Amino acid sequence: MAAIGDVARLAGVSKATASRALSGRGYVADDTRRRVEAAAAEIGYIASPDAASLVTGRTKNVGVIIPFVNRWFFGEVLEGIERALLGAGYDLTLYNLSEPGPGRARVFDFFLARKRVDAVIAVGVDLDEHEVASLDRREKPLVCLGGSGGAAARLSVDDRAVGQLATEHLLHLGHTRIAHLAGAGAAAMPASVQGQRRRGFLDAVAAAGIPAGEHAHILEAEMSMPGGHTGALQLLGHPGRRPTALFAASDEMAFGTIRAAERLGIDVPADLSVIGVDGHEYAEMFELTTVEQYPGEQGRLAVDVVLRLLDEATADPLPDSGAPLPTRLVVRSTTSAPR
Amino acid sequence: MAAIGDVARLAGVSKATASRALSGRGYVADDTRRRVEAAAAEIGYIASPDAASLVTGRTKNVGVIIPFVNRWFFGEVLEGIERALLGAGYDLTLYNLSEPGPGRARVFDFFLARKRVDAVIAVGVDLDEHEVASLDRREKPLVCLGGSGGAAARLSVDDRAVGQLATEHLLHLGHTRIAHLAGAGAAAMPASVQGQRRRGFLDAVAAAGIPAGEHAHILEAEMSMPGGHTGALQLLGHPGRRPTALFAASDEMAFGTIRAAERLGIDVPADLSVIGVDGHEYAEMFELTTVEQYPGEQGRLAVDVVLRLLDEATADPLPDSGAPLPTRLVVRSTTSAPR
DNA sequence: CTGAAAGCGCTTACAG
DNA sequence: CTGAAAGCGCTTACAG
Repeated sequence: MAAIGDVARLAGVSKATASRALSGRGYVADDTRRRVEAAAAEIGYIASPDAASLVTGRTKNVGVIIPFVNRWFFGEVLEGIERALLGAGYDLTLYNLSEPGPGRARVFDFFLARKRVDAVIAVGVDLDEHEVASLDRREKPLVCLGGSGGAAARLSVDDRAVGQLATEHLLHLGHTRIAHLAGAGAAAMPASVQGQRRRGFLDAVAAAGIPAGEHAHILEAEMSMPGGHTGALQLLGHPGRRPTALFAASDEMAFGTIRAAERLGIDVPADLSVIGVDGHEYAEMFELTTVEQYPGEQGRLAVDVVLRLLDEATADPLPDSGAPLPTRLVVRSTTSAPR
Repeated sequence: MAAIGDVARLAGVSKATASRALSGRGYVADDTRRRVEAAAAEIGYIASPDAASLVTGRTKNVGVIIPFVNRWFFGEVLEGIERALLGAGYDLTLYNLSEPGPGRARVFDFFLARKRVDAVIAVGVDLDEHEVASLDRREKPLVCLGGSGGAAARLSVDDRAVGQLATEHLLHLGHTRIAHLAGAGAAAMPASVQGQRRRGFLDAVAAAGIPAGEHAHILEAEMSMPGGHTGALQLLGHPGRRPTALFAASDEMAFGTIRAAERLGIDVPADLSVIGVDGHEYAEMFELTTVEQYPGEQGRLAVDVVLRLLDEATADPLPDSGAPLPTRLVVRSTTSAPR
């Protein structure tokens, strides 16, 4: 493995000069710089950020905590983060955090305690007190994308507004019997994504004067296609007051709903309007009306914020902080006026 | 940030002894060890693997190169790798490699040249000569899961056999007009996953005496649900000799096919049998017949191999190398005898 | 503009 | 069983 000493020797300079030439920090004569660069290229030398971190305190590595990799939204965010981080010369260390438990605690108490990352991006995780305290102690910048807990820099869609908008779309179409397929834990965790979307639904139907419960039924299910399928079968298969419109908390749930409707012989949108949330890459194929968000872009933004936080030169930590991330209602063919 | 000197001082020992006590290497009196451990716990000290790597040469970090994060198979593999790596105390640095291009070259020539990882796991990537050479020069263990190129340790499903088995299932049901929805590039890259599955299809129909081309049509499409949807519309919408059975190169393509059939009023399985490959988590919901593989487990296995390669103590590098990874035909409701 | 020296946080022979 | 010393690969004041 080539070390900086090898480059220095080859270029006929000291290690200090070689370091300065390669890093671009400090004065180096143009001619010297070129000689050093040529030498480095010749032996394929790239400085080890691990060794450098010992003296600079910077690892050029960011930790990403994410509960799923295999849900569309999270996968997109992760890809967006990865691209942006690599573009800036940073590595990305992945922590796929699942349910609370020993594995999760170990990420905070062991892995994140190893002084390996310059900062942490937490995607859609609901941090508890102990976790926040543990992160605070590290004195590393923390940026949260969605999720809840912690007082850190937070980027977030206004999920309450999203739920309200989706529901209002159905109301304005003339529907009066509207169901909501909520994410599991929506009622129990009002601050969570699914909790906020549910809140938006309730606000919208209440504003329209529709009595909750009877004409605005809510069922919770896993936020996946099979979760939506199972939940929708439940909601739509029941004889009697069937809703004419359904707001699914995610596009994947909406896809499952559409399949459930087909199976039950319910025509979409003639007999049932369906709207989702996300702007999933399959939404077009399903001709799904949805409230889009842009997870890839969100990931990129989170990296922007982290990088800005890491760059002490910048005084203002967060310019447009507080403003919710963009979303957009995209109307396709799964919603229409009731028959 | 607590350093080992702090622990040593608190425990009243030298840094050398503190290091030995914490790492478990070398002799330390039981009593001393306990004092050091207590001191470390008190101030929340965890050794920095980056600093240690300078002297040990081990970073406790493995790089993972993967072309997608948001395709079910790859997401599962990644989760499996992550869990196994964290279980062994290793970090996972993610490189989401897309098409050949400057970004991809940079991963090999810059990121992987930073001496940051102990080993590399490449998932489903077709390595070219330059990339293999670049990896060889690093002298880091490389294990490949699927994909092609390179002479490294390779774990792989027998994709030709998988394609053959899926096709034979349809043949044995009595089908004689069978189409194959292949992954893009199947014909052009015979060594690729999609190429091998296509080969298996061709072998099976040839063995059954079915003339390729006419009664055994192949169409290539993206290996995703919309890709399968578009491809299947093409294949099934054409008037005239419509196949009675279709082998999709992946479950996601099969899902798209099922939707396309529904849209065209073709009943599955009465008018069209559909089989996929993967064992996707949605396969049950679609009642899809498929050849299952176990990506999460494959990821775990890849980590096993990497860890064994990293552990010089072990003489034999690869015990059961060569044996293909397990797969299994799971028959559900999307395949039946032709009408 | 350049080099010698010190030091980042660790671990590992080497003595004792 | 334990400690003093050297050194891993870098960068950064500090002189010059």
